[in-house]
Amino acid sequence: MSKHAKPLILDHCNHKHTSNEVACDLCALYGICRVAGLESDDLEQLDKVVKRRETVKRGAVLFEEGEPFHAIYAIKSGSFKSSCGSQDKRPRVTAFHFSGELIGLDAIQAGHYTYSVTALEASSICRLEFDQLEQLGEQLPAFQQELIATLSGQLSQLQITALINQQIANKRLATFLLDLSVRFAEREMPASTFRLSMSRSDIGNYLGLAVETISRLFSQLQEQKVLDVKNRMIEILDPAALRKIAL
Amino acid sequence: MSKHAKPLILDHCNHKHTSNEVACDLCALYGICRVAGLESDDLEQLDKVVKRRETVKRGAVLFEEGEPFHAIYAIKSGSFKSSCGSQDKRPRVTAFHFSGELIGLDAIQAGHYTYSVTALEASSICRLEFDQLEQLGEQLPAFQQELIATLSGQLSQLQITALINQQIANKRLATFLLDLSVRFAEREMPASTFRLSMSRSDIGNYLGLAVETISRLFSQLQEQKVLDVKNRMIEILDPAALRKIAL
DNA sequence: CGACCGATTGAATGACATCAAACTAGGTGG
DNA sequence: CCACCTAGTTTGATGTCATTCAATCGGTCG
Repeated sequence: MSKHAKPLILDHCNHKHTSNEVACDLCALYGICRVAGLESDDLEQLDKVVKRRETVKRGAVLFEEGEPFHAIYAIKSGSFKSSCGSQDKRPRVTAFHFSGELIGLDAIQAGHYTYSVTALEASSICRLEFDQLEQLGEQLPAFQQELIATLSGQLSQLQITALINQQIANKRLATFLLDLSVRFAEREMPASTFRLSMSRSDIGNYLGLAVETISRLFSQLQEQKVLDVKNRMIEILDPAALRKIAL
Repeated sequence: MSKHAKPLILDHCNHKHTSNEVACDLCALYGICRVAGLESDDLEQLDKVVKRRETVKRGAVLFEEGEPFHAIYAIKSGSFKSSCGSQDKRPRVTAFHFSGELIGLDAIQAGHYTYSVTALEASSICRLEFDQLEQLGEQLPAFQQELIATLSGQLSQLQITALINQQIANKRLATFLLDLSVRFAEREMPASTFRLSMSRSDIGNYLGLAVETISRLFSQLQEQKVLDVKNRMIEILDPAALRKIAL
């Protein structure tokens, strides 16, 4: 439980570590990997539990809405979008996921995924299969503890982000950009200069705004010298102003 | 794990059961109570774990935003609202809670509550203290299993409801009413005739709409013979039409 | 009965969507 | 290598819908 536990797995992970990948200790699966790895004597064991570092191409689908729950995923590098409601109405983007984040925990209870997950760029993932999940849960209380903590964290995070949808358009976009900035910073990536891996259309869909509105807002923020926007490259010139807009 | 487990706790709970209370087997704490109770030989033991049937008055606060996490609550009867952001901006209603539902799970990870919970009417609750939660977790894997399932369920539920905020106003209200209807039905309460325990202002705040808009929409739905609205009493006259509006 | 809070209704303003069109970047094939 | 093509993006004009401001109504409680 200590935060200063022997970084057993961390080292193991890092021997394959490439520059654009998030380190294991910044990964939401870290607690889980650590617990699983500490229990088993040799590190080879871990590879049987967590399938590590599969690569996926841009546009690849991790799982589809409705598909039975089979695994949870941790993002090692790259980014993904969740979307749902493809049938009668146009699909809606419900979330963006970046390196270090866990996907699929909400399917544990339902038994099936309630949204589809698509890679926004070439990415790599770790995968924890459902049967392994169950086994670990029965054997290790500490593992379940980790799972509970992660779920609880996701729940409170989602509650916060759910609120921005009721705000005025420029607040929504500002909040969105600040959220991205914070998440990049947590991953020890540049927080004020970054590339958007998603289209304006995806952003609009996610924020519940028209593509045109997103475009206009970017132009407006550019005009106000709050942002520097070049295609999908964003530089936050005036973070204070952006925070003021987001309130 | 079987759904047909001996209803040990159910009976125990019911001996104090009053007409407006949700039965134990419809309570989100049920799994937890069942697990905790089955483990201990006598039922007296359960009362040491879960403090049952405290009553609270309308306007009473279970906990305040920012307060350290000390317990999770199950609603036995009545209803509550969650609200947050009281400082610089006007408070926002983030959720409504009805009998059988669990409150506070998202504070496990954060260690403190991120919103305040207020009783909308005279209500009664069961309370599971944090230290008991920890103890149970360490002792009983099945308990953690229950917690994980509940958390996962809450997560996917929240994802769905977060989407309605992007819809057009009458869709939002229709979806809200249908959601209430479903939740009442799950509690074996009348699903098409019910009393709103929250004000129009709370509804508007929750849906991100002005009070006046809510009022107008109610009048409009009344006009269209979809609803019968008398103050806070609602009767759904045409469920199909309401579903069509909600899409 | 009067005061107050919640709810309703109307009119004017404003924000965002929609429609329509031009533009750009990135990729493809000649 | 360039012309072309397409998907993504930007910009303008117009309409719709929800907010805001303002006034009134109704119910509840002292």
